[in-house]
Amino acid sequence: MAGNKGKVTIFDVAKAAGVSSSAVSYALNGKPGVSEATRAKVLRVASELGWKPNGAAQSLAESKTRRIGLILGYDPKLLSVEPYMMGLISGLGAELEEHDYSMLVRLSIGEEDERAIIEDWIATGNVDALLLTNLEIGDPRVDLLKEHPTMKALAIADASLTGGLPTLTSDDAAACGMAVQHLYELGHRNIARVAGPEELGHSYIRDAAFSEITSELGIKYRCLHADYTPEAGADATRRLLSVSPRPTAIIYDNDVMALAGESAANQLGVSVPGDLSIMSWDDSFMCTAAHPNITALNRDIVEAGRMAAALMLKLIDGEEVGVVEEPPYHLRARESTGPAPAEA
Amino acid sequence: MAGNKGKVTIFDVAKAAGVSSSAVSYALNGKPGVSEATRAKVLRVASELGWKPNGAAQSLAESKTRRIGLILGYDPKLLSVEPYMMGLISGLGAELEEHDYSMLVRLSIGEEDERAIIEDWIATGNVDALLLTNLEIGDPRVDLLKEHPTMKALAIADASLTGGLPTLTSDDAAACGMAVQHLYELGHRNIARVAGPEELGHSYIRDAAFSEITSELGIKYRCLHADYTPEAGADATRRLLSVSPRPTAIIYDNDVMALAGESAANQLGVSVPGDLSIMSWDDSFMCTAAHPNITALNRDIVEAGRMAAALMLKLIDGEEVGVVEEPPYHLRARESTGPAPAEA
DNA sequence: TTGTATGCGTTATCAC
DNA sequence: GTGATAACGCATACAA
Repeated sequence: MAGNKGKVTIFDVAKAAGVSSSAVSYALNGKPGVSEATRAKVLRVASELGWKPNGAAQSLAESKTRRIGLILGYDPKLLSVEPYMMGLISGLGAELEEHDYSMLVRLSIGEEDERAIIEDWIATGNVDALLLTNLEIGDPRVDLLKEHPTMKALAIADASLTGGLPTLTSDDAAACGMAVQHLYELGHRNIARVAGPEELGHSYIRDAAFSEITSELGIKYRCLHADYTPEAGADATRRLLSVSPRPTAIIYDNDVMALAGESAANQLGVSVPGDLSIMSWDDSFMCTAAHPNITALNRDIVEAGRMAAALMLKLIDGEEVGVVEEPPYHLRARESTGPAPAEA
Repeated sequence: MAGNKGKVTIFDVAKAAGVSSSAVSYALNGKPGVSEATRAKVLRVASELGWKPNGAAQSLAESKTRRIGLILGYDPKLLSVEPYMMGLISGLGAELEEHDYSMLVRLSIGEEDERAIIEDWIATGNVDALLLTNLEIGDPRVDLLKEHPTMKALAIADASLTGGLPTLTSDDAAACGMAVQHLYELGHRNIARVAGPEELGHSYIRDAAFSEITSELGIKYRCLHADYTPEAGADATRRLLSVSPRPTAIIYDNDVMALAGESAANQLGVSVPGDLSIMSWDDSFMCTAAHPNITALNRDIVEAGRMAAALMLKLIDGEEVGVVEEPPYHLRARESTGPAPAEA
């Protein structure tokens, strides 16, 4: 309410309400030192004038921005291809909205860039906390943040990668076990996997888990590393299917590659699940939109985002946060996995 | 370089460099009023101390946040399903990084919420400009922003919907023409469309264009409105295929519904493109990852994001921005469209 | 070229 | 319960 051009300040509200500026501040922030009558009046006047505290001034006075930082790895193609990040943002945002917080988002082109952004936030104080995703092994960002404990940070990664930083972790090893078990029970003894980039921390964790589980069960296991894109997923699939004896099942590290892999198999005349079983990781909409539907390890990414936001808010409140577990994976068995073919 | 706990300010830098605070400010901001020697020294000392201007203080002094606001419609499911928004973010971010700007992102649950967020930004001054997407017909946000010209805003929408606000528009009507023309040349005379929500502005634009073009060509045309999700896309497809004579081609307003529609057709024993041609809008990775590949109207969403960011920066600089056109659509013909079947 | 002083809009401390 | 006033950290007009 107001065609205000010159911005309205706390003094305007104070004058209009016939009180002092501190009374306005107290009234607005629910602090004692002001009567109920004046509080009500102040709030009414403030709303009439469409006044809210200026963000910059408030941040400066409180040393608090009410923002958390999020860095998106800049590969525009992959970013829009892979639903994970947007799911995370949905969860983060939903939780943050309830606490009057916002996300400050920046893009990083490479690892160097990402380090620069973190340093920028440390120096400028433009965020109260930040989220670290897609950790690599021995990730320099971890060291950087440990050198600057002033900057609250939460890592989403396996706890073995985060060097003691507050961490939201998922039990990927357990998920690997569920996947292999599912295929083993269907009679598969020659399994392949199309993994994410080798340098990523969670690729590494899964690599280790798969190797161990398959060797325990005496299953043949082969793994190709790709980059999460459909092209790479299709390519890896073709390579896996070109060797003899070819695997009877392929597990993909994300849905995008699984979808592309399924198409690639189709094009080669390899029928799913008759000749080849397919499983995927994450279980986004693609798994159910595909034909045949793709069996997947389902994870609640939005909920993980909510948890991550809640943990960062705890950090900002000065509470201790150690290692917290995401909701567990669930195996969703669908059409793309079936009994292993008689003989390859 | 510094295990600094108490934050370092411009005065610390000034003292360490043996100059005054204003010299530091001038030096850092590349302004005249300081010798090259002192400038160099100041910069060196600042870098040694890891100092950058505090963001809140800078914003307060300059009345400039170096942030643009982005509101994500909060349907976590749809948000992570639909690659459009992330593509836009990629483009926005890429351009903003080059100008030392960031995105402030919030989630809105409904239209009321989104209005509240805009009002919040107007009152708090937490962003220098904001982006309006997914406009509806007679969208109240447009009026709100016209009442508050202080808040720079850019709308991504058909110019007919933005009431004179600065606008980045795309020629969806032309795209509709290309789509129909492509199918017409393949012999299709009974076309259906699975559109986005009826209340969305660009659904409306496309509705009108399709109706006009098909009636001009004397083609049978039917349209069902869905909500962009795979479930709705599959459902609409089944309904369209259940009437006789059934359409020989379906155009989908986004890739997600097209992918789900293709699967639904498969499950019904309707072969693509033998019995049914399928086309999609946007042309994300799903179109090439699907089998058969999906013919699509390709648009460069990332580039649109870059353009949007550049336009907002112009607005912030006080320049006028009218209606600007996105890069044009291109038809990518693929496997999912073929000659119309002889008789339905 | 350099240093000093004031404003930016809040919050919070302190007298009243 | 209320009203001046000092931070908060920077930019900048102004004086030296």
